[in-house]
Amino acid sequence: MADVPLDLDAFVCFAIYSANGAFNRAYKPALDALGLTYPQYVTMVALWTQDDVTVGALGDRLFLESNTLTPLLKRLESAGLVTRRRDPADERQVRIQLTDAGRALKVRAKGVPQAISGAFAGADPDDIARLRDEISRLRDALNTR
Amino acid sequence: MADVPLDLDAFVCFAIYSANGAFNRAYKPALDALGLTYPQYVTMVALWTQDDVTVGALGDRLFLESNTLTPLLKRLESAGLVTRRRDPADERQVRIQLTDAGRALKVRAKGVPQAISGAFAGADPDDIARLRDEISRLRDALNTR
DNA sequence: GCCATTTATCTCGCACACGATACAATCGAT
DNA sequence: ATCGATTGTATCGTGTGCGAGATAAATGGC
Repeated sequence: MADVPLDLDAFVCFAIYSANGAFNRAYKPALDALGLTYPQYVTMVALWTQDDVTVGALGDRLFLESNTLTPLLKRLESAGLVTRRRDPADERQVRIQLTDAGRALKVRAKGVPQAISGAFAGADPDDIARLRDEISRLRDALNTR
Repeated sequence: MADVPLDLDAFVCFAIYSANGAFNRAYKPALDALGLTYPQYVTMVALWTQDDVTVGALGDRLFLESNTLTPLLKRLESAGLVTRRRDPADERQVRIQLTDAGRALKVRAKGVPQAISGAFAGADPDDIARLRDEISRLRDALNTR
């Protein structure tokens, strides 16, 4: 078997790593207009889908730990987009709820995904969906080791 | 046209974002053994491919700016893996060179990519290469807007 | 009911990542 | 030769991400 050339282009992880940075750069202008960072944006998307969730449940959805989410959620709280309240039934848990401003932001955020539509110009939507699902499966395979 | 469900699973960017975190977690044990973080590892891979490069050239390869690379390279210098020297011919530039220890690490790092081989178990290598190339093309499309 | 264990969240320290900015070296037009 | 513009790198501030450890609430065995 021939030696594998040790070049960055050969690494799936580097393709993912560098594509992640590219997505961040591409989304930045649209997110700046909303006053959100990318992790804050995906957190809001998760909350727009399902409101009134615990920090832990949100972390499961976003693949993030509480030590990352807690400060992020405090910033969203400072921005007036969410509230953080201890669950009276189980005071260990903190429940995250959207404020009116947080719900209202969903409308203004509607155009954010189109910020990168240029990169998909001319591509078959089914191909994009397939690519997305393959990456998600790879992620799940890595996470369940 | 039907409303697109605003769910994280629908976003290619989130698939990439969460897969990136999964790769980091999967590589961490192997990289801890080398005393490297993931960005430090890809920097070393780039240097193993081509040594004696400027900070800017390295950044082009890694899609990183000098404000990220400079402190990272200083840490690699502190670890004794690289040297940073002003180019006498153009003192604006800093040339990065591997030390003997930096070159020697390449051998110990040989097994790192296999740290995640389990996630690819049973997959066609050609399919993996195709996936990698599609992600790279997507990155390039996003970066050239 | 009591106490060890578990669970959910938080705090802290370190390392990215990047925008904004600073600075010195170089280049270029005159 | 000079000086304004450009280039290459570094510094600073903000916001992730996560490991390690702290804390408080809930649970379970007895």
